[in-house]
Amino acid sequence: MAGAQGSASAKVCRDPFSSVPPVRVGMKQSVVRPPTETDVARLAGVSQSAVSRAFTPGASVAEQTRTKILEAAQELGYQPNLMARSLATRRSNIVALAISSLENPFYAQVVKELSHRLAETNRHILLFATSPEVEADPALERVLSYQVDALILTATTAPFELALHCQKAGIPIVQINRASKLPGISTVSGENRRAGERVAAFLLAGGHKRFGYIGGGVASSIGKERQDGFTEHLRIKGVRTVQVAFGEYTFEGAAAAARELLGSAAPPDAIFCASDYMAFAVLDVARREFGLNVPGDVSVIGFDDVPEAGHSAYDLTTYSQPAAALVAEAIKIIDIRIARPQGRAIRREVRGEIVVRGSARVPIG
Amino acid sequence: MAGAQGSASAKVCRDPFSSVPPVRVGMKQSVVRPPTETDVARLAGVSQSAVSRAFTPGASVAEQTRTKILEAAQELGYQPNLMARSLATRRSNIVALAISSLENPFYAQVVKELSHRLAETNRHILLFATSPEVEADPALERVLSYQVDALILTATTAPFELALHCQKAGIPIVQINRASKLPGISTVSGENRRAGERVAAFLLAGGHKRFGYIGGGVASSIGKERQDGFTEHLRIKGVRTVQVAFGEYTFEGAAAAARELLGSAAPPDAIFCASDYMAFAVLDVARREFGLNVPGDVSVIGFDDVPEAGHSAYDLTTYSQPAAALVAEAIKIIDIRIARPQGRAIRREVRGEIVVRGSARVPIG
DNA sequence: TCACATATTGAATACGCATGCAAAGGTGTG
DNA sequence: CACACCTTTGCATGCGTATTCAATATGTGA
Repeated sequence: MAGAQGSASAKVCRDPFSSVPPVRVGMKQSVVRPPTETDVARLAGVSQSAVSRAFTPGASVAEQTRTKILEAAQELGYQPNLMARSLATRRSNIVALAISSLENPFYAQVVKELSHRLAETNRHILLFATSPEVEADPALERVLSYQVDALILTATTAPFELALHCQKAGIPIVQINRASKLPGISTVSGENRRAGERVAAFLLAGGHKRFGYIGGGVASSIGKERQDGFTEHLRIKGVRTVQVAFGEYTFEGAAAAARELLGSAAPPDAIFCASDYMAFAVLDVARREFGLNVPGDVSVIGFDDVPEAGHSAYDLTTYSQPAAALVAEAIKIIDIRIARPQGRAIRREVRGEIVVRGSARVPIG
Repeated sequence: MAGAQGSASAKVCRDPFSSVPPVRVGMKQSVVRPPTETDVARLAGVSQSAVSRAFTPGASVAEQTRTKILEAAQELGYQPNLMARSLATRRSNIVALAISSLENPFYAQVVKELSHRLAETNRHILLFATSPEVEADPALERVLSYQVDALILTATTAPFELALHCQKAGIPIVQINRASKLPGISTVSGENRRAGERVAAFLLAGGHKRFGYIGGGVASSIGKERQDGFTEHLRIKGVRTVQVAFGEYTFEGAAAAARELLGSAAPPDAIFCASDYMAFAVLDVARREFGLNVPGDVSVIGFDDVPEAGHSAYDLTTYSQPAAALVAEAIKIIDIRIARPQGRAIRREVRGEIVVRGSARVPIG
């Protein structure tokens, strides 16, 4: 609807001084094809291959001819055609990035970080914003067509078919923040199990009695680890039951989950959420819909430590999962796997810690 | 080298029960090159050109041979090599997207929307997450190398050089939410001036007396329009002064700007922010650092209407700027310009409206 | 049945770059 | 001075697909 409204009423903004006709009209300046290595070669008086070598680090060119070539290239405004280069070298310097929850600030951070880190080695990102509902995005299947050097998935998992194809083609796959049972798929994540344990300990020390957990999807393997760490530590300490609900990693889903938990007969006085983004929804529901005081009536702890968690509107106590470190590991893994495509999958965990803010009662003493 | 190293120093990860040798050793399952049209042609008993035509919509192929070819392709798992295709057709089906403030949920929305809309026509996004400080990102200059079909900029502006190159090469540029004086650059934005006017009217009707405006950058043309609409409407209604500060469209910047305004001798009782994201910072500062009641002591109005504005932690009154509509217009423009590369720049405005929530006093009656 | 328009097909080539190979030039050693 | 050796260069070819052109097959009407 918004789209229809927008396009229907869009008005073209004309120059107010319309009596003066724009000079450019009629010049037509037809579209010019960009210069090629052959053009540069002609100008520099060398062969095309020489030009290619001048732009290939480590190739054999005399310093003198190289500068001559670079000058000619400069003069023509030459830029290597990466499509042609990719075709010849079978490497595109493009990394495909599939992501499902861009609205979650944590993943926005990941994307940003990835873009910067990859740019340092002259690589770029082909972005696939998949829908969380759709497991196997048809667009993703086309990844192979682009001859990407690697595939990074965040907040999604690679469908079996894709994983198989990539393995055959020697394209490394790394999943950030999603586990995988498939062979050949590397993963990077925060310390999920340990996070669950430490949050449980923190909340116990804070004197909480009834515990809730709001996870992502029932099938979320990563979330499962957090949940297991959380509930098992509690059980060891004598807590029998943990109320569990799932928010599908969405804001609305988490809000519904919060309503379920907080509206129950014996509502929890401590809730651990599988992501900060969901924790925000829980805070909203607890305060506005249930009129609860946080952390007086209920403590809420998140996971990720996104920048917003530090904003005073939320002031969320959380377990950190540093995006920069995750990304750094992911890129390291990619480079290893590119060097040895037939190697085996690599799994890494990045350390985090409890970041104490104001949304959970603090252990006394 | 990698291979040599691999065989020399690669250690086989042994099972602790090492009496059983790992099955996979020696199988080496070497990386296989993906099938090409020639492979498909051979299997189907036709020529390579026939295969190409089978995959080219509108090409001349007998229905019978086409199905034969498609079956062969299916069997081999053939996927067209888009690099090669791009080289031959000079079209990549790739759109470059440069964006500077991915942490701002509004732009995250734009990216997501763009990705979905472009995927509908089989196009993909090459992402450049530029730094807001750097006007001319060196990575961006390399856009031309990728033979992208178009360039979309959001929250950034194209440096002069790039704009020139793109114009010569016939690559359309569209800026979302940034004006441009450069010829040949199309733009899409919300109704900035009108938004400023209507917000001013709304606040006046709410009985506010002292007005503040927190803009993005001093040089932000788009922000300037909002500011002008705001201040001019106020002046017409007899308000002489508007306190102005700039937050550079960042959270921290906006927080500093809020401190400046709220800490002044006669602090405003109404603040209009050039983006929701900055408004969130203002709310934080007003409530926590100044202990102010919103909207009792001070009203805050944002711009964009991002999803978070509706969350009760903020409950922000704002002027909407529908991301979906902006994106739809941007793509329309791109398609027009791709069809006629030597045409002139197109400027569009997408309608918005005041979204009344709880962060500003409402006009009575 | 024949001339002719149409539909299909394959051979050949172009797209822009990388690279193996051999030729040419230069250096140093014996 | 002959030789081996290294550096620099150009030629030729390949990467996988699109497309032109000519050739063939098919169908139409008279």
